[in-house]
Amino acid sequence: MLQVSNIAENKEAYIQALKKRKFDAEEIFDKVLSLDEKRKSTQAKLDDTLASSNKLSKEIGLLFKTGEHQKANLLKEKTGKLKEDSKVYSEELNEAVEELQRLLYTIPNIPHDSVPEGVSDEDNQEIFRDGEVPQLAEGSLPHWELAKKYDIIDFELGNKITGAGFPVYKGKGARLQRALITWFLDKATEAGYTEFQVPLMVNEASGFGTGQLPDKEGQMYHVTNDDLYLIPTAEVPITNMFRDNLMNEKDFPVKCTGYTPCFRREAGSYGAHVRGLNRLHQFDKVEIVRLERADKSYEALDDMVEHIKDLLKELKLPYRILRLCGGDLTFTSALTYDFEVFSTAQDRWLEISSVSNFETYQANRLKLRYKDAEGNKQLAHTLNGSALALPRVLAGILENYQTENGIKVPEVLVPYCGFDMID
RNA sequence: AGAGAGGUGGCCGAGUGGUCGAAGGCGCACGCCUGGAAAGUGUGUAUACGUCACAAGCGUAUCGAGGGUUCGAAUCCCUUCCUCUCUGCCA
Repeated sequence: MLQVSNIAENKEAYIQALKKRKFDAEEIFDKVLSLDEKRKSTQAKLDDTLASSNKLSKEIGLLFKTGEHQKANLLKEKTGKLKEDSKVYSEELNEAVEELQRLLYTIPNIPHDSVPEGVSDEDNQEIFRDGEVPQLAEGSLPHWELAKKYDIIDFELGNKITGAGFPVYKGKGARLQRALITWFLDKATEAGYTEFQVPLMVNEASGFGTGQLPDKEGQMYHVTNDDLYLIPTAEVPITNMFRDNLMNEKDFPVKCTGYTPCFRREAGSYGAHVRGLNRLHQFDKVEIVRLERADKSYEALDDMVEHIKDLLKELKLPYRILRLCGGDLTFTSALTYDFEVFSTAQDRWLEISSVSNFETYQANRLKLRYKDAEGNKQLAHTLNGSALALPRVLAGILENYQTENGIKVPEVLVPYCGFDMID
């Protein structure tokens, strides 16, 4: 959520920047600013009224003490009008505040200067590419065929016990999955991230804190009986651990990691893009989350990108990094890099990580602030990234590592799996 | 799930209708004392909003959250969340 004071100060620049998202902010900014004026003036009126009322109450109290009941009763009558007024003002104030909040929720984050113009994933900028695309033998298979052939993932079984998009991993498939999770966590720990195990369901306040609510309400599974949401990513519980925190400058950087299953309704998705592991309702992911001082967050973002590059390099997967264009940027992000692994057998790129800097956008909702060296309170910057999302990494491994004799296990994972071949 | 108790400032803890944003203690910060330190001692030590220069000062709100009663609520009433104890159930 943007800060009103920032909107007031940078109105024109923000309007221009939001054009990269094809978001026309002019009108809504005007509304925000005038609502904020209304909020302030109403607050002033309310405060004045309450001040008079408080003063009278004190006088009445004193009069009762000294036994001057008649005078006291006279004053009492005067408070009636003040009470009515304050009720009216306080309702006005609440309305203004709520309306303002509602408006602010509809404005996405300001894209970073480096974010390219564009409307769709076609316009994303490739900024880096590495890794060799393997030469696969004739008749190489996509991962869903391989999964069947080697009996390591059972999609049908998932359909039976839950529904589409909830696969069952079996035998070496399950083991490989677990190996990846453990390896990712170990790598994150080595890089200085503290591991967390967090709840898989969150309350409404947490959904609002990181921006899934109200924007992506329909994308989360909602447990209506208890009004809880299944997490779409570990970002939500991990970042919300710091909600309503006033931190100290020296507490930074805060680096957290965690493995969780992620649940997404993926309403409206269909077709070839959802084949096999490409898009699931439940999948596993290791997430890295950072809280940073305002002046350090882009350095941190680069550091996270390097961390993920390192993972892919060690897994020896061919990948590229995209800088997302304005149109493809998620609502809350200022700058996002997507990592994509090339699936040789499917002949397409699969997104396996998304690393973003949210600057103060989440922190403002979370009320996550810190005291800087001068003792001034500032909003922290929040960042997160997948390191990594399992299913498509798994898909990439299965497809790129297939041989006539079976699927080779990437070297770094062999100690974690306890086998070097799926056959 | 049932019965009971309780949620107060960074922490502990007093406060059951009237200058209570809240005693006292601990912690913390700064000063004094000391050769240095400890002890001792003095002062200070919440957040948000409004006014304003994102100063001081002033005003308003906040004693889990939300409503209500009252001229006046940390204190009374209702709703709700959470914690603890006992009982029950259960991985």
